[in-house]
Amino acid sequence: MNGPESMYKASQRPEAEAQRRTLERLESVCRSRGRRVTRQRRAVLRALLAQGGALTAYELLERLRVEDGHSTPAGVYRALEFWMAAGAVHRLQSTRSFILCEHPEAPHPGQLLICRECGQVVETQDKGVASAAHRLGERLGFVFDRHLVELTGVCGPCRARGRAAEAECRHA
Amino acid sequence: MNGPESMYKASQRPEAEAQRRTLERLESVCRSRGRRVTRQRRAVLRALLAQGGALTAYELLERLRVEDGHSTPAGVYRALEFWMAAGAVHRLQSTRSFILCEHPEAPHPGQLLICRECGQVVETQDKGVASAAHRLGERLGFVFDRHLVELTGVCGPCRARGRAAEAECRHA
DNA sequence: CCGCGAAATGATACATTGTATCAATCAGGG
DNA sequence: CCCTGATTGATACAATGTATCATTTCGCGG
Repeated sequence: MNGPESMYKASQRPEAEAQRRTLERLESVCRSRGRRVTRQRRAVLRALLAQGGALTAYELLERLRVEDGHSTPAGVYRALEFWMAAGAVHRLQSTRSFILCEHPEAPHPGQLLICRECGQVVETQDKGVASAAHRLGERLGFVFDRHLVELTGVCGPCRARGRAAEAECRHA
Repeated sequence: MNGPESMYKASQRPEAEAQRRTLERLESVCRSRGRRVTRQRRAVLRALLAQGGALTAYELLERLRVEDGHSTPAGVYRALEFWMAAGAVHRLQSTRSFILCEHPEAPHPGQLLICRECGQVVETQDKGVASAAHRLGERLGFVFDRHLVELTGVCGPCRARGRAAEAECRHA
């Protein structure tokens, strides 16, 4: 979780670099399929990247309107749908929001782990869950083409914080 | 899947009996927690039971209005929320709809298998999926209290129908 | 370079889904 | 009976998502 970037202490430099590369990668995937990368679509991607987490369509809309006053819901949804089709964005059904895909090259059925405290979302491609789902389908005669797996709870750091606060309480 | 009831050939008799028992069971669970079983709540439960599958809140509303002209969205959602809290109804995020729980006594994290052809929804309590999810959480430090697992695809009968239609096509 | 056709956008209106609020009513215990 | 909390009614509204159609842009073949 903490590598060489810890020396930068929340500075934006290396993240910015990584973000630029992420953008490049997503855009090239898109172009290679003969689809256009437009200003609007890039704006949606950048907003999600900048957020570093999930945003609802209308939160996204607000941010786009800072730069482009005549963004519309339809436009935002079109861009989101576009990137979802490309596998670059996922929709979180639990929170009606959207988030950048962290594994855009791997089209496996994935899982989204959501911390209700800090809002963090971790995307995984767990073989165990995927294959258990597949086996379950086989047993019951189903063939799935869409896996919606969203696990909501509390992440490690937030649990630790919670326990600390609790202890605090007892001492007071 | 097919037991003694096949001799009735889609007659309503035994289902009606089973439904009555299901209602009783759900209502008693509810009463045992000191909550009231009211006309409105019972109506919602009965509509879902009669449907034998998923309904959106507004589809439900239409049906309730047949009997009670002044049902409102708020009322429907209140009843749904009530039964969801009791574990008797699940929300399908994939389709924004609601369905009776088939295992109201088992509070395990469950899965919903959805056939996109016929709309059938099968609810399971698969240990394999649940424990894979749990292990995944452990590996990443998460403790989950909400499992949203909806697997969408095509069920066995519908696949068979699909293949038959395809063959038909080739012969034409 | 031009112009064609597909892709994408703009603009508007609308559809669907879900909530907030607050007064009125109901159900059961003391 | 009256008190209290649960429930409903009624209304308005908030949040989320789509349909439509005219217009613009883009990439490409000529």
